[in-house]
Amino acid sequence: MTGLRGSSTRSTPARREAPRSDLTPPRDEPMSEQAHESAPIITIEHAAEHVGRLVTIRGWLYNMRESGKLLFPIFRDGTGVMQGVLSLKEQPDAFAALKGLPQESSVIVIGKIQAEPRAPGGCEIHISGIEVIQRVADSNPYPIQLKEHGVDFLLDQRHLWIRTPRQASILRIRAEAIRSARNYMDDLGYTLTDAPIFTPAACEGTTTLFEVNYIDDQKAYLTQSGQLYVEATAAALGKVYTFGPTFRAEKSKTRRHLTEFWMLEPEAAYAHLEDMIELGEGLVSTVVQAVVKNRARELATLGRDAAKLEKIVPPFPRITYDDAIQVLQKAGNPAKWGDDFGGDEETLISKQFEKPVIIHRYPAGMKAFYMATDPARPELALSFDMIAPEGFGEIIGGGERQSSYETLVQRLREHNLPEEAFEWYLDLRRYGSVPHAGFGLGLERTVTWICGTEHIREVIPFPRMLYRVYP
RNA sequence: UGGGGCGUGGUCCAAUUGGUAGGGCACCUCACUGUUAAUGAGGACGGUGUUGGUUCGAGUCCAACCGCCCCAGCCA
Repeated sequence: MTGLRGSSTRSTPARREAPRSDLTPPRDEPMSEQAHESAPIITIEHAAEHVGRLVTIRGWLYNMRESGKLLFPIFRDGTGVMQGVLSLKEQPDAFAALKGLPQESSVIVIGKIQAEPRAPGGCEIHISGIEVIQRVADSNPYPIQLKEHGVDFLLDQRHLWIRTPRQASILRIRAEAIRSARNYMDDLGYTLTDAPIFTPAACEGTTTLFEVNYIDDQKAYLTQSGQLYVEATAAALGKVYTFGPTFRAEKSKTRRHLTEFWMLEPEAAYAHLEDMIELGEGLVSTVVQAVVKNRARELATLGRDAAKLEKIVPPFPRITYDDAIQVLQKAGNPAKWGDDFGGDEETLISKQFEKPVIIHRYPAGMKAFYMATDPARPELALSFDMIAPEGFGEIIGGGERQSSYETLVQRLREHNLPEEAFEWYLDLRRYGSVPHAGFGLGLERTVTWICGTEHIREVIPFPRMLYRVYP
């Protein structure tokens, strides 16, 4: 046993205060050590496999219902919640230890798992012993109820909010998305090459940067994309990607924006637009199917219809920017060629499909300075966006990069970007420049869509937003 | 940064045409052997974001400021 209890880190005063009567039956050594022999430690997610057996659960008191001489505590252990049952008549000592125990007190429970249709989840634990690890003070009860709360309050309590089943499920889905995305990239021969977080200048002139004081009065900026660096590592290693946090100081107050979010950015030398569209399809469908397969329980907790996600398999519908304009105009949207798409337009287009839709070949004028243009139609950029279904917005943006030194210098000037800061980047065009392409996948937007959550702030453990950096 | 909305016990809300602040939950006490955000009874807890006006009297009206939410822009 090497879990929480096994280490020597746990020696809180609360533990020593725990009266002997909390242990039922009394033991000479801490219950959990003994429990290892007779009642193996299990997690709630696997409780159904232990029906009929005496087990140990280590966790927290999530809620408790009382009915006369019966207690119905609900425990959570990080993997799920399970109801316990305890009667005064059969277990007077354990009853006394549990009765009146405040919400979120930490406990170790021994009991027999039994199938029980009346219990939420189908089985429950018949408690025979309980050890209170830390009792929440009566004078300062747990702030989060099982009733409704406002968003602002919950965000102030984010460090506790994540204990609720819904939030914990979202975070597990997020982890599954990351795991499957990285596996997919690794299996395709892409090498993870991390990009720096401190950068000397903007990757794109259009967005706002967080400025920080570097050493000796030097200024540095928090990265808003690993894009430029991954172009360098692609020329070194061929197929690469970066996965890490990015920062945007935009004053965007919408349900789709964070100031700190995570991006997965692949880049491949000798790759073209089509290659990246296919990679994006494969990546997104793989992630979605991994969540459907491995986190079905969590999706159910969220009330997310897995049937909608099961349909997310390649190929995804693709339309050109030109066609997208047609679609919008037919639907009565006043969009005209040259306009960028806002949330309304994205939603309108995405609602026509059950899968993410790829819009490619946008007008070059609205894209970043490093985008390559279509040789067949120079007014178009070799770019693409992937729009999630159901109006969840853009999850991927990318395309083919400008590989010509001369054109790139010209673009830098047009965008009023400081050439000195981009000297290293221009070197990539001086020394063995090749066609290359890549994209950025917004992790939180993708997870928001998969989870079907209203707001992006729920899909990252501690959201950083405009005007919120606490907790 | 524009447009719209909102700030009332710990929390979620209510308070007629301005009349001196109330309920649910949480918390404490009691009852109840199958509860399902248990239920029933009792108890404690605020003077309404801040400042300044109008008024006999202001959560209620006016102004400014602060904070938050939603939408737009920008983007992932």
